Amino acid sequence: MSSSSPPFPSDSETKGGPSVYCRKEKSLGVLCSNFLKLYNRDGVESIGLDNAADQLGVERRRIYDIVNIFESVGVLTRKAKNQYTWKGFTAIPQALEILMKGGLQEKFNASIGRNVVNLSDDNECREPLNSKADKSLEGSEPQKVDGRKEKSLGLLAQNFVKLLLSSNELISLDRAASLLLGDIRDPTSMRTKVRRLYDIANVFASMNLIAKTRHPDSGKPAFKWIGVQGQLKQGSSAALNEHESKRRVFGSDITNTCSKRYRADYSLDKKLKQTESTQNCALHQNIKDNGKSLFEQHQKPGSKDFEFGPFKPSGVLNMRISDKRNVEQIEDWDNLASLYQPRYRNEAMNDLFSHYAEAWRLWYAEADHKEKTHLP
DNA sequence: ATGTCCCGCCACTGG
DNA sequence: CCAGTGGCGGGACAT
Repeated sequence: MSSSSPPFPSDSETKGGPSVYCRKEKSLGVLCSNFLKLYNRDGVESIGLDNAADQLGVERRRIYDIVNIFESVGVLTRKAKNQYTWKGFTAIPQALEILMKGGLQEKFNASIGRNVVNLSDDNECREPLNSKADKSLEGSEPQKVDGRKEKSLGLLAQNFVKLLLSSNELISLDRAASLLLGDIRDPTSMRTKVRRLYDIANVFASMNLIAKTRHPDSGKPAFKWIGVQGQLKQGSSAALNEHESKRRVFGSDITNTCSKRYRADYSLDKKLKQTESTQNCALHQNIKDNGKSLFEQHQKPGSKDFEFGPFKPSGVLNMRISDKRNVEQIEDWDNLASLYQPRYRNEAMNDLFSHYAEAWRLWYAEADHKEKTHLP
């Protein structure tokens, strides 16, 4: 098979030593960035998995990981076998809205045939896979057998997002894992779940949807939702990167069609890092503009380590926060929240959601208020 | 030692 | 049966 080729070719970064295997270079996060560079641009609408794997020089299996996670937030939608449609970051807000609505009523039934909440909106979109979807597991059947779908990366990613969106504080992967696991205290399950969360967190982080920090107290790594602002700001992160490293279309590898190339040279990485930080600065600035300081009030006094503006539930992204419509929206969400009692398997999840739904509502309302009084 | 998480085996699935 | 998918966890790298 083709897999006979070396996992990591020769060296090219610093022709000094024998191919230094760097785990980082192989991370899902990097792959995600590369994927974005490759497809997150004008003119791209269809993505073939084979092509992707080939272009990115990774195993097909990895593409599935990326694609599933992307799909979980609407950046991609599956068109057909081997074929995905690129939606871009602009599709995220709406996807999140749908996600959160579904999140409140929660879970299996509501959705389609695929393992994740159907994010394809009614917005003129064609949704082929939606049709024959609801064959089974409708009603209250939590879908017993094996629960393969229940464990899919995509669903997990969505639930992780819900957690982050519903919470205004840092969440460690351990905590997320146990929350998402429910009663299952099995350490093995925990380990596995956490592994998956690492995967997800890495790509979300690389998409700038979430950020990793340290928990003020425990000092343990934890994640926080940053929001979509950063992406929408100028189209997308990749677009931003491109801004700086325009002349060379991302490395000498991506563009060349040699099927089995793994090189991810450092110069390239450097460039990426560089643009990344630039991007983060912009993001920060942007967030500060929008979020003002109100977020700080919701942070522990000691957590100056990190301050992000409040995320704005989807719709808001497209309209001024001070827009009248927002209020309606808030009420709408409120209704949703009370209408659909969160029905998570485990109480922890249940409680958490009730709690956060409320917190969120307040926060949101306050943000709206603050914004008004702040703006001239 | 503990935290991350890459890698690819192999069970499922849809056709 | 086959090709496409993708759960899962061993164990290699990072800290």
